[in-house]
Amino acid sequence: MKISKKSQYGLRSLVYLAQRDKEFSSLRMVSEAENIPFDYLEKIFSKLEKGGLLKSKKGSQGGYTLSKSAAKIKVGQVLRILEGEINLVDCIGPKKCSRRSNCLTITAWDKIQKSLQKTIDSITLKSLID
Amino acid sequence: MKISKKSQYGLRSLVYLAQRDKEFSSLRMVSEAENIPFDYLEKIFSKLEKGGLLKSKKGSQGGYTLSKSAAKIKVGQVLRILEGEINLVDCIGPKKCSRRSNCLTITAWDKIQKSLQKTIDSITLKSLID
DNA sequence: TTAAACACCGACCATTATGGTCGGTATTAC
DNA sequence: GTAATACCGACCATAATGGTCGGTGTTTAA
Repeated sequence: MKISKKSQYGLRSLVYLAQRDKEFSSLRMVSEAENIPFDYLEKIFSKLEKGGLLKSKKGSQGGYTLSKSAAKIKVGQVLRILEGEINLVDCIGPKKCSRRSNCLTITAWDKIQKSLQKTIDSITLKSLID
Repeated sequence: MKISKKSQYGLRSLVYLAQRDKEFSSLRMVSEAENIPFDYLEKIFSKLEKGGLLKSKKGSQGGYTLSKSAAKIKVGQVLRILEGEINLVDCIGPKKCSRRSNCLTITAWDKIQKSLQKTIDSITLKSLID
């Protein structure tokens, strides 16, 4: 029931980039500005890029920038990319649970899960920098 | 971003007890009925008792039962007892964060946290067994 | 009064996830 | 050609999780 440092670092970085609009920032810059371990940030950005939120430019003067407007990026996407598909509980989602049919707790987890999804998808990067 | 097995086991057990109203069920019974490792369940019940949700009776024919009506027990309480105070992110809550003043992500975590709290406190044990 | 059924407790342990580091390669601008 | 960068896989220490074990004290019922 925690949000990992990975996600915290990730969101912080994205906010940083959102504030710099479409200009490219190097890992080094973000890492120093946001005080995030360089090597770790690299892994995070790699995920975010594969997830479609970042665009990169290689070589000297290269770096990263948002792949789309901050208004179109939702915290939910960030979390899903970094944490993986969010299933608060195994019985929800792909993994079936044998007791599922007569398990009364699923109702609860399901409500919580749905509410959480709704919340995280209601927050855009843009709303954070305003 | 997961709900621990501890909490899942905990809630399942509480629902089980809620269905048996005020009668005492032994660890053995709950453990077998709900298919939860006996020794582990013991630790969970111990926490729930200290947390004020369970009442116990020692000795033969002893066991556990809810300490108050199922309508008064909320999923939020269960989670807080088993997971500890829920702070999605360290910067919220007691631990101060040096960059807090100029960190734009706190807004997001705070919203998510508040929404989560609200949701889990809106679900009672009773609502689950109906 | 004894034995069984139970709650209660602290210590231990294996596995996994997390957060982080390292060494090296490929690419680009100057 | 050199410096600055992205990119990648392997490695690793620490902590959290889920679970087990051995033993103690209490109560009931035979």
